[in-house]
Amino acid sequence: MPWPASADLLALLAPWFERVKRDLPWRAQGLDAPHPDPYAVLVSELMLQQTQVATVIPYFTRWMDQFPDAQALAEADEDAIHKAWEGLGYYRRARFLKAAAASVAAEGWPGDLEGLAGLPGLGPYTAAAVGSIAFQWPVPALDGNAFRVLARLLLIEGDPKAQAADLRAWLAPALATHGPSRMTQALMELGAMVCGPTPHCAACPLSGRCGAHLEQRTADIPPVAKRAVPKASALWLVAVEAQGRLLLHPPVAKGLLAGLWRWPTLNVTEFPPQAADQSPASLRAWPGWTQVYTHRREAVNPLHLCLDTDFEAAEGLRWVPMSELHALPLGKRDQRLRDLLATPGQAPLEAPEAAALIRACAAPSA
DNA sequence: GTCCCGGACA
DNA sequence: TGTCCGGGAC
Repeated sequence: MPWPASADLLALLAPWFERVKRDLPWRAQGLDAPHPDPYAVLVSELMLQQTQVATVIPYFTRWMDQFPDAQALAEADEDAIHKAWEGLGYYRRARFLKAAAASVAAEGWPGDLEGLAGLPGLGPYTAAAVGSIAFQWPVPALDGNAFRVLARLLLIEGDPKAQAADLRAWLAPALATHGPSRMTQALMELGAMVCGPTPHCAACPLSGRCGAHLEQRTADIPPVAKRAVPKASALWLVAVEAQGRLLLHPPVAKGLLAGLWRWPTLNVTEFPPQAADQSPASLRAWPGWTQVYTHRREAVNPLHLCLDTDFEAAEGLRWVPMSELHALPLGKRDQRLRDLLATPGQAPLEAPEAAALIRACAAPSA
C-alpha cells in the first residue's frame, strides 16, 4: 500500500486527544504506564461492545462496586450478574465476562494478544483494546469507529474491514511511537466525537491530511453496509396473576433474552383478538409498542389477567410471588410490562379469549 | 414513530 | 450468514 507512515500521519491525534479526552470512570490518569486495574478495562470493554459510552457509565460504576475484582466476579452467582446487567442488552456478554474473570482469577492475565483473544467474549477488537489500554502492548484495536476513521484518512474504497490485517500492520508503529493506550483511545474517541457517520471536519486534527476530506468524499467513504430486514411478528405479552403470584418463564441458557426471566407471550395469529364484551372484567391492557431486536420486530400488546384461583403452570412456567418480581433480571420489553402493572390500565377493546390464554399457560390436565 | 448504529460467535 | 439488544438522531 502507498499509505504514508502511520506515526507521522497520526502525529496530531495524540495531542488532540490529551486536550479533549473525556474523564471516564475506567480511564487511567496517565496514559504512558500500564493501567493500574486491567479488570476495570476488561469490564468497560465488554460493556462498550455495541453500546455507547453514556449508557455504560452508570452500569460500570455499579458493577465495580458490586464486583470489585476478577475474584469477586468469578464467585458471583449468575442471577446477580444478570440483575446488574439488566437493561444493557446482549446479556451473554455478562456471562462471558464472568467466565473471563474466572480464568483470570485462576490462571492470571494472559501474556499476549492470542491469550487475551482466547478469553470468552473477547474477539479481535476487544482483545487488542484490552492489550493496548491495560497492558500497553502495541496491538491496534479496530472497531467500527476506527475503521471509519482509517477508511476516510487513507481514502479506502469499499469495505475497510476487508483490509483489517493490512490496517493493523500499518497502524502498529503509530502505537509504538505515540503510546498504545493513548493511540487506541484517541482513534476511537475521534470516531465517536468528530469522525462520525456525519463528520465534523472543522474540528478534526487530521483534516489537513485526510484523503476523504480533501477529495470531498466523506459522505460516501466508508460505504454503508446493507442490513437484513427484520422479521415482523405480533404478540400478547401477558402477566397472569393469581393469589399474589405471577406466572413467568425462568431463564433459559440460549436464544433470545437468555439468562433473563420473561413474561409468557402468545402469538397474535394463534390467539386472535376477540370482541371486547367477551373479556372478563379482570383483564387490563395498555397501549402497545414495537420492540426491535437485531433481526426481529415485535408488535407487543401488554395484558394483565387477574384470576381468583391459580392453576398448575405449564412446563417452563413458574409462579413467582409478586414481592420477588423486582429482584428478577428482565429485558427491557419485560421490564416495561412489570412497570405498567403499577399503573392504571384499561379494559381492552380487543384481547385473546381468556380461557384460551389460561389453557396456553396451564399444564395439560389429566 | 422510523432509521441507523455496533463485536462475538456458531 | 444469522443470531444475539438497546439507544440515539431525526
